[in-house]
Amino acid sequence: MQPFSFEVIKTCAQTGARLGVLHTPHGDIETPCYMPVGTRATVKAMSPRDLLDVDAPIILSNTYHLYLRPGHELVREAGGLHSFMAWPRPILTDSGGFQVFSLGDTNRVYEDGVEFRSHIDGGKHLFTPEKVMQIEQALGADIAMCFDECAPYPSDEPYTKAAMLRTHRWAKRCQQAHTGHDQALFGIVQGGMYASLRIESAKAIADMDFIGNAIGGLSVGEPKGMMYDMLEAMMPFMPPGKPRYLMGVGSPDCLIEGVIRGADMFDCVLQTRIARNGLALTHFGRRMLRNKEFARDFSPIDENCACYACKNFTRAYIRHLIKAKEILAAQLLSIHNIYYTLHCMKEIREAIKEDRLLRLRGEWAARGGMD
RNA sequence: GUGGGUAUAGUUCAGAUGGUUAGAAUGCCAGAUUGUGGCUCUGGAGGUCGUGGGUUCAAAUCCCAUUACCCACC
Repeated sequence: MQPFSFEVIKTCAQTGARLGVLHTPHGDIETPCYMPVGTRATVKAMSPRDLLDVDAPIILSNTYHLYLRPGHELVREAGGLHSFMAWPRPILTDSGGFQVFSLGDTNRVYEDGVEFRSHIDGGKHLFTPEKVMQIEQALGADIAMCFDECAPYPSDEPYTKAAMLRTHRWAKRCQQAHTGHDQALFGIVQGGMYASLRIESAKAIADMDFIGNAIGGLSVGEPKGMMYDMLEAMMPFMPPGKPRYLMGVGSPDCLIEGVIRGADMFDCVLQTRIARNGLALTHFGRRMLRNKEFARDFSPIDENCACYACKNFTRAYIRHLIKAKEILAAQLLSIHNIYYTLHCMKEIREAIKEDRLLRLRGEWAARGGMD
């Protein structure tokens, strides 16, 4: 039996949305799905027990960070990421392509790869497609991402095109260097904010026949409308029989807009990052629980939520924890934000099943949940 | 009781020789955050300079008195 397969169970009658299941060695993932981010082999402020409790189907981790610390060979010695971090469900590792460019202050791009300095100790390193494949295979996630170049926003067309073509060549090298069948490799489409490049990139990556295809280089600071335009331009060229992963997205509004345009997988640090700063996502929009208006508010974070934090604690208590800089504030808000986002995805899947995805979007907008 | 010291933002403190609108940190209030350099960044409000006199064109700053607290000695 194939360790990986993707079934499209239903295609939405009104939009480009699809309902599907992605089968992996560590379990099945219903799509569209949201994947919490655990950059350094931990979803910040959440234990695997918390993640199972909110029923996260899959989590992300990061090649760049784990390579620098503790080192991929150490993770291999530990028996791979699943064993090392005690997470039984699927894992996807990002390739580090994004981090090399967003974190490395002195990186240099060559045809062979990228030379960068560690943000931890300043040490010099070289990432090539082959090296990244070696690292990702040592980490042993279910899904590995190709090493790509994410051009910064804004970038001019000539540079964006050069980075895109380099990404295609690197994708080919990743594919050749990637061996074994217990890990799926996904290709990444680039092309910046140029529709013609997006289409060209989608076709090129599709031709390489990866198990799944990702959309990179979006949600990097551009207006949301621009991101949606890019998705609409490229989606007809993204193979319908394979999962489409929109990298780095997103907030609840971007999730439903992405699904409507045909994306199946999403990841985003927003949920856990804003949780650590006292912000909760709710059915009625974002709530800054740090604010004084909640000092004597003894209702739950979100009155319509069934998560552990909402069932047991009040806004007043969580505000107190935030003001006192207690760790539990980040824990409870992370649990809530992840639970809430996973719940949104569940609502989206139900709506696709019942052909009412556009109505769901209208309902979210009406109650303020798209803010 | 005697001698000395301190008193400036909610708090801890900066403010040479007197000179525009008295600063910082922290706290407080509010924003930001989208393939994460975890606990960050940005902005805002907040002070009759212990009190009362005096000198001076001008006093947080110099002089006198007074109050509170701290230290030493009796």
